[in-house]
Amino acid sequence: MTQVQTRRERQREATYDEITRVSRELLAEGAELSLRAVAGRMGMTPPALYRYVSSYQELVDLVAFEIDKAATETFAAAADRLPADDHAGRLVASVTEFRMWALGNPREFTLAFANPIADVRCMRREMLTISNSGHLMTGQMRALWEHNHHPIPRLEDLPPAVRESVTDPLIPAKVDDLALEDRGLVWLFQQGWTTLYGVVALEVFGHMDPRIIESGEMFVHVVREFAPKIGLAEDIDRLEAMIRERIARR
Amino acid sequence: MTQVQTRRERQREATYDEITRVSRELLAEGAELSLRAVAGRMGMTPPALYRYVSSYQELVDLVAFEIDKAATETFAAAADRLPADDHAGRLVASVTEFRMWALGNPREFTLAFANPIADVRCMRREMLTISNSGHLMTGQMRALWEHNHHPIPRLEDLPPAVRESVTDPLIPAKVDDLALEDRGLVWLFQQGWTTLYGVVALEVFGHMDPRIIESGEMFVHVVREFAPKIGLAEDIDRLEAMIRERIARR
DNA sequence: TAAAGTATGTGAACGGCGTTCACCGTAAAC
DNA sequence: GTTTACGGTGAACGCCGTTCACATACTTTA
Repeated sequence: MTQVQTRRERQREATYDEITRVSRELLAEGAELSLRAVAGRMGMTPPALYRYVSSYQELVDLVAFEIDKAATETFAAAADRLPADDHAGRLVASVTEFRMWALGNPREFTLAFANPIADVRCMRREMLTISNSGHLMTGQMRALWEHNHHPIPRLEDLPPAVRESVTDPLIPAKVDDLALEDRGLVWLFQQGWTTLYGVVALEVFGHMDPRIIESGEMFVHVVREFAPKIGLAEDIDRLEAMIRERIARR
Repeated sequence: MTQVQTRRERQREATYDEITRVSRELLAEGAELSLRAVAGRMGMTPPALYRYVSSYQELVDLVAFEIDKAATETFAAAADRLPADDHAGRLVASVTEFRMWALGNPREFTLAFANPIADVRCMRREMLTISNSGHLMTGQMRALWEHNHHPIPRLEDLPPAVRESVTDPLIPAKVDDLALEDRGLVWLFQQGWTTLYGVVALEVFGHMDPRIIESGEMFVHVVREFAPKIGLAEDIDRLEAMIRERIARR
């Protein structure tokens, strides 16, 4: 079943890999992401790239997806430095790593997480649905809940739109095998993602006092505020220490 | 004291006004903001614009500032539809208007509120410091506090970086005449702005379940969660009704 | 094995972009 | 009334995304 790939298909996939690799190189070097620059570095002429992407926007989407994927690996690695049963620590480690990554790679963050989705009907939506970072964090929040069974909102108490959203999710979440009555957890995740996103985006864009960005106090505050909602009230001081240690490492 | 302006200075300011006016026209029409387009619509050649802005980025900054200013007027107008002594209502009205404006004008929102500030040493920082929307909302939060005197964090309890930030603010806040021991209010404002920004940015960029965006449930949730911190626990149901009424008007 | 077909790349071109520079009239300043 | 500085032009440069006709090399099929 492995070698159904023809030679051409393999070559094509290799080219796609090179496209995303080169694109990320350019971004990392502080250069602009452009079709011409990517083609040039690949030893191609610009029109050749159109055999792989149908427009510049599609290149951006492709790269954004790969950035999310690659970044998620570092988020996961941060968690894996902790014991497998320290679910709270693992979640906090990933979330903190997300913040540090975003601050250290603002262009990549903007591309993958602050790119307006023009039309709801484009492939972006589908890609979002299988977002890697989303899967990682929902998974970690779920693992934590299955361990400590903190209270979650009941489905009946949720507003109709929210209930629909959690029973039939479109946004990244690996919850197909999560019992329907436990879907309140997804609402909790969405809340957490919203606050996390707020502080990180504000920091990345610099629309916040530089001294607060530098110290990470708003990030710490946001995590502390959210912790009780997922049953981490007791553990919070240890978790804060973890966060501060990571921030100090810059 | 009024007519110290020479003829040339008046002409120059009129040109600046036309630049921002035309720029906002272009944005409103869904066109791209570009030096050439602005110049063209003004009946100028592109190089002429360089007598007024030294680069494209500076044009963007200029327009971003004007957008903030114009949008703030609509936020203020929403508040002014309520009695002068309904400080809670006025704040919520402005905040809700901000959310609706952002969703209705995503390009303008992105320009003014999601534009990365490259160098800390450019004029962007100063412009941010006098941000109109920031002034409006800090003013409203302060008026509310002076009326209900909800608890605020004590200066001694704040982390050092936060204490510095609130005693010597760089980010938009009209607090020069706010007693030093009451500056904990500024930290509260920063918290509120962070959560507000998170939900709105996430909605504007579409990185959230469309049904939740449409219904505004996450926005309502965020406001409800924040309300108790500024002494609005009792008033919250009325405020939520206000929000929902505004959302329903689309 | 030869022909047909398809996937992949090229070169030239178009229009648009930000930006620079030499140049020029005209309005203000002395 | 001369000088000076301001505001504007036209041409050009080097980027950009995108298109199209064309060539080449690989696969598939007869």
